[in-house]
Amino acid sequence: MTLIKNNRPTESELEILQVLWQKKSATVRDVHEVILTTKDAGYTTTLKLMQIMFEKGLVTRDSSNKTHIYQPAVSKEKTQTLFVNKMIDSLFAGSPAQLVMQALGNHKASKEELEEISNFLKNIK
Amino acid sequence: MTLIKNNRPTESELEILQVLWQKKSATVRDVHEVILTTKDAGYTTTLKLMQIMFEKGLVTRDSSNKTHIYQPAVSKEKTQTLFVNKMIDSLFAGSPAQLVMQALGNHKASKEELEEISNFLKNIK
DNA sequence: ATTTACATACGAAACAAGTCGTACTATGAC
DNA sequence: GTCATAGTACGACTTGTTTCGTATGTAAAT
Repeated sequence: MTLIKNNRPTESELEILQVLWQKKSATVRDVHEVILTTKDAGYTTTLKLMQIMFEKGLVTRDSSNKTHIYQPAVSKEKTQTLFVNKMIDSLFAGSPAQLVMQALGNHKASKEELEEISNFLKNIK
Repeated sequence: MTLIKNNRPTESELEILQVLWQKKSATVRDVHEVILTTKDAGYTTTLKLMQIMFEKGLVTRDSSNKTHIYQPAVSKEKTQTLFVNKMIDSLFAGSPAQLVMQALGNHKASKEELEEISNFLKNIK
């Protein structure tokens, strides 16, 4: 029986995943360049992180060439769900509605967004 | 000039805060008993965590008696906001609406909850 | 007064995340 | 061929979190 580990990505891993989700496919340098716009970090730091993510199965890579090409191995949606669930559980007493209202209350979304959510609500009702 | 640190509570600290938010005021033992229903941990582990939280300013305590009495020093709402913002930023491209729809889509909230959210929406529109 | 029970304090180990230096390798320019 | 460049691999350090053992204090019960 293989033990399924809870592979919740860490903070830095999320940053990298974001780049990969957006670009679909990227080298360490590609990712690193994006990371640099947000924070300071050495190239080998990003490299190491991505190597670890590969070991964890968070990304795949094509290593047939010298410069490896990485792709996300976990979907954005699944990952979002993972974190949202965790958060509902640990901060909103299991109630998604509470989370929703917190998010809406604190963020003054645009008219369009509110409209979008209204429609969404009508649909699932 | 004093540097204000970003005091985001850790995972274990959140568990403890949850108990304190609910009970308003509690001893280490009170908290520990609740923690035990969820996971295994030694008493001194909970004690140590709460001592650290005291040093960090996450809780206050009345130590005039042998058995100290703890209270939360950060509000549930502020903490929720902290985490929700973080999450919107790091997983939903800055869009609260996306988070909201994720949360609603994956959780089939009850009719009452949906109604509540609808009303909430009307109000802020 | 001893023992028992239950508190706090605190050091140290175990673990995880992030960071970077350094070694090594492949490739293209000269 | 030699050199510069750009890549991977990996060990080791740092910092933060979680865990728990052990020392110690205090009060109530016998």
